[in-house]
Amino acid sequence: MTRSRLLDEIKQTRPFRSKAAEAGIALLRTANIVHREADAIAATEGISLAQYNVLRILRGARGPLPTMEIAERLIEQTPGITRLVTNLEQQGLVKREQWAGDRRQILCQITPAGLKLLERLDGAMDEYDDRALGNLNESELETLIDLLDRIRNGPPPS
Amino acid sequence: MTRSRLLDEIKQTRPFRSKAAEAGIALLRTANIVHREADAIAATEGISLAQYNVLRILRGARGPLPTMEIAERLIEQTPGITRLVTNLEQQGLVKREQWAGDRRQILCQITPAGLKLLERLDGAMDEYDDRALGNLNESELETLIDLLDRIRNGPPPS
DNA sequence: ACAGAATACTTGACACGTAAAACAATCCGA
DNA sequence: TCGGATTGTTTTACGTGTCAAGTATTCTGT
Repeated sequence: MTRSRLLDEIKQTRPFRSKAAEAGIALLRTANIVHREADAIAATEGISLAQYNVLRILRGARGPLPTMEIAERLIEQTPGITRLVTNLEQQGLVKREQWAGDRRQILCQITPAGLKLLERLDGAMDEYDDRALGNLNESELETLIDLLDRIRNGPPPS
Repeated sequence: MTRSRLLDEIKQTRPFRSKAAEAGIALLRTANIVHREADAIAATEGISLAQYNVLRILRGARGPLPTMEIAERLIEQTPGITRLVTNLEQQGLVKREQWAGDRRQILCQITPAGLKLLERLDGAMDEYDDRALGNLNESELETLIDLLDRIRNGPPPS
């Protein structure tokens, strides 16, 4: 039984209480690093990773989305989104407007400037993904995706 | 080729540009959820997950640690740790003191109250890990740990 | 039709993460 | 040994995430 690399990283001598505990820490720790690095990529264009994600949602939607919809797709609480979109609007990357249908909703839409910024970022982000996960081959990536899916959603539907 | 579950979650129709891109998003998204849920557990004892992690580091160290050491083990910048420890000190969970050896350093140590709080939290946290990762069996957990290790550190040393 | 519940969003307050700049203590080379 | 780098920590400022509370709009049941 070789010693866990994670234990070395955090300089602990006690073993983990369970494989699940170790996996949980490994998950949060790994995501932490990837998040930070991806954030640095987004920063080269003056936005945060959170803002980048909002822009990608809006681009993918191919049309205006109410604030709540963005929140759901990002798994985030609405208050945060409001401010995120406000910032993006001030940078001219997103446009907000009331809609006649349901006047409680505010529709958000990516602007041409926002689309352009995304295009400038796409290459670097793709490259980063390939580099960050470059130690895993295609089949390992599929395994990883499957395991993560099951953590979020439980076992696949039969 | 069955459709990615992740695409459904974020309601996107376009496929991911690569497996690496999908894995990256799956990783951040999964960690996001786990982080939020673990944070809620810690909140039952009035502390944040970040504070919980600091306390665990200090308990595991079995002795005082300088601030920088905590920062390194948490992969975090020092300014954040300073405030984190300041908060913990105000709650009486951590004690800080100057040390004669190198007077730049400030040694941090968990207090008995901090240890007690950790003990109250241990059970719930273990339980949460088991539940959150309960869809994976032991060998799948090992696979996940290995894949995550390799994302952080590159291929294992031969 | 209308009062009360639900929904969509905003605002305020607070913790956290980060970068930049400040400060004190220590180290190191000439 | 003296002055300039380096190290350990704090302060400041800003974006973000969360909760709780507030406002405006829509829905629902009678």
